[in-house]
Amino acid sequence: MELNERKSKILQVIIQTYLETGEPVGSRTISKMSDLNLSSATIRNEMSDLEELGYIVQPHTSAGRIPSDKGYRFYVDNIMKEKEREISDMRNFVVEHTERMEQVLKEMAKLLAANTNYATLISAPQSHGNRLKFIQLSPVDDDQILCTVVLEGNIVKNKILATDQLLDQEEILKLNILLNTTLNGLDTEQITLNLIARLKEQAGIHSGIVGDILDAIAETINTDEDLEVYMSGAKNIFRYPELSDTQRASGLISLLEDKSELKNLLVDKSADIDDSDIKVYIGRESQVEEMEDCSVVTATYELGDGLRGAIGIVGPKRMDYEKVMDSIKTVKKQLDTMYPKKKKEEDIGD
Amino acid sequence: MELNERKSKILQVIIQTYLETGEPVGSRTISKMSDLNLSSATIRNEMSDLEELGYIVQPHTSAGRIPSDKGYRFYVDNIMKEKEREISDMRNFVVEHTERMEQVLKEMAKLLAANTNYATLISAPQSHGNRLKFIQLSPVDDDQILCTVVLEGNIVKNKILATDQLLDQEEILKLNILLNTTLNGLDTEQITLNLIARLKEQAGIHSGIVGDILDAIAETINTDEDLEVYMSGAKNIFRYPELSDTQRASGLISLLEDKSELKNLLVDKSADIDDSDIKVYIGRESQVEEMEDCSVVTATYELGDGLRGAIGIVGPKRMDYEKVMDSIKTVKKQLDTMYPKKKKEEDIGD
DNA sequence: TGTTAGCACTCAATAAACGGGAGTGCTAAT
DNA sequence: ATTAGCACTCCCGTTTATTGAGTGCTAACA
Repeated sequence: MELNERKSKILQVIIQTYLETGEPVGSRTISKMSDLNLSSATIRNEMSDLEELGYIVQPHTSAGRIPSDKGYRFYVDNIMKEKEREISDMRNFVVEHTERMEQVLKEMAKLLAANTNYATLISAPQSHGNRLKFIQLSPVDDDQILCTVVLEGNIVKNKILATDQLLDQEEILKLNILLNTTLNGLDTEQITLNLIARLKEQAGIHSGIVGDILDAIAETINTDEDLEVYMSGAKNIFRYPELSDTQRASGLISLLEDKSELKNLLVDKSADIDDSDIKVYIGRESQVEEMEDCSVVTATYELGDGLRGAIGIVGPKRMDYEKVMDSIKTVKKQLDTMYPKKKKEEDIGD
Repeated sequence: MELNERKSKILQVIIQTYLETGEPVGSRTISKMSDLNLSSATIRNEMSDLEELGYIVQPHTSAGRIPSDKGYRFYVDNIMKEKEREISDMRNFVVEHTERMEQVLKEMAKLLAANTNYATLISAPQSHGNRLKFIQLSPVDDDQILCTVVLEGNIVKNKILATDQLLDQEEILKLNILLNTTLNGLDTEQITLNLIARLKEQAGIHSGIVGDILDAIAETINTDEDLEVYMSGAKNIFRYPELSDTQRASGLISLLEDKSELKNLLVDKSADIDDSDIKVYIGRESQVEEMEDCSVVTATYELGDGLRGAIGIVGPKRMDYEKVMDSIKTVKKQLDTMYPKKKKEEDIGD
């Protein structure tokens, strides 16, 4: 048995009504609501079929029906209509580059949370290319030097290194030149043990500090470790009774707080992506136990220069998928176009 | 009427029992628990007095008594005994400087939350002196330069600036020297309009970029804006029924998430500090509406070089003050001694 | 005078009983 | 194929009863 027009229509009504009310919806409601002009009895028969097919379930006998994961999935894949949707109060962010970036992302997360009434996560952009652009050593103290590493995409990281030997301006300048000429334009894989050995050899008595610097660089490139994730609107889960009993709420809160688990969800990039690049995980599909009563909508944004980040919205299964997907799309677009891409320069020498 | 020995003892028993159980405690319990060898009737009389004095209250007639804010205050100030307390699993953090610092603080927050079972906040250290140590300009692109600002205390900030004019190595070097000779060792107040005008004049055609750089510096120095606060253990509030009804929990969660409100609490440095530098806010004392059923224990830590941050623990009023205060003290000590202070150098020239 | 035993009273919390209502499945009629 | 009708189920909110912890008060006692 397949879903004919009418069954599909009924399923749609059930889901949409349930999205609004959060209550199981019964045959009589549908009979009145829909423009099908069918009696409740007929609807009941159809609903019985829909249940058999696994699209809806009954929380208990003599209750109305609610959509199953499969039902939601069908809805999201086949029934839902997309609209373009403006996010209220989306001011045109004029953004200064870097540094303030995180501020913008936090803002965006707040905005999304406020507009959708679900919890929102945004991960800071990760460099994709990860090629080294340049390195700058500067003396800080008698025994400390500052190592600034800049990656393709203008990711900047600093690290203060302790030195055992005194380094004067001259020597630092030499080191700078040595490092930059050798390493610029390379990515992690290209910095081999071999290369390191050669570098150290050339550095002579300063081979120790070179080792430290390389560590710092490795640390910078492998930003995966400390991928920042900004969260907003956690309290929204209390809006939905089905999530806000102590047990569930507690689990969700700590999940959102911890973030580390959610990175996978956000970062998970299966190659086969549907055109719009927006993914929906319904219930267990997210593979995260605490979220079996939740749905997650994710999207990735691109910040030009190969910088990629992700947005995720977490809500109850009966979240307003249309609204969420449209909203997330709006924000994605906003971020995507925030910085003009410019693929002209490859890299720069020192 | 004053609190004699016996009343004080009874109050202590009431509070301690209540801390453990979270239930109102009755006269009979006290009679049996305490080593006073008094009948419940006598205790009742005393309790009646204590209530009249405002140290305890009755949630309703025919319930036991629970401590009032005044009662807790008395307990914290006069009855509580401090112990030295090891935090389980406090590994000896060996910390690389800066950058990783935030990692350590997050770790610490987690540790405290896990050990106390309350929510924990730690603010990243703020520079106190805020004097400029040095500035480093580096070319990034044809039209972008990286501005690295280092403050006393090795706080490093980067900002990428767009330039309209091409700057070659030579010119950047000159700017570097100009900026460093003029500005190093100064703090915000010392960078006057006058000085800025002079700088711009000397910069000649590059006066525009100098303006940008000064903005970047100002932004860096006024880190107040984006004071980072790390939070852990929010879910702990669900352990305490008195905090975990939907209303309260929701408010608390969003409070903890927002953090901005809590900055005041953490940063608030009233001059008159008691010896140990640990402060306790009971109920309304925190002045934060959402926390009227909570207590907060705060301490400031010093990271050497004038870097100061704060730790805060948020729990129900019936939190285990002894444990919390001792634990927080342990962490404070750990942080205080993490970096050896070295007040030898004042500042360095370029 | 301080302490204690006893007793009546209060009140939250829990459980049991109840009725209403929404919803279903089935059957028979259209 | 659709619909009206009906019996049945089960959740849910309300009411009622019961229990038990705790109090305040009084009178007796050391």
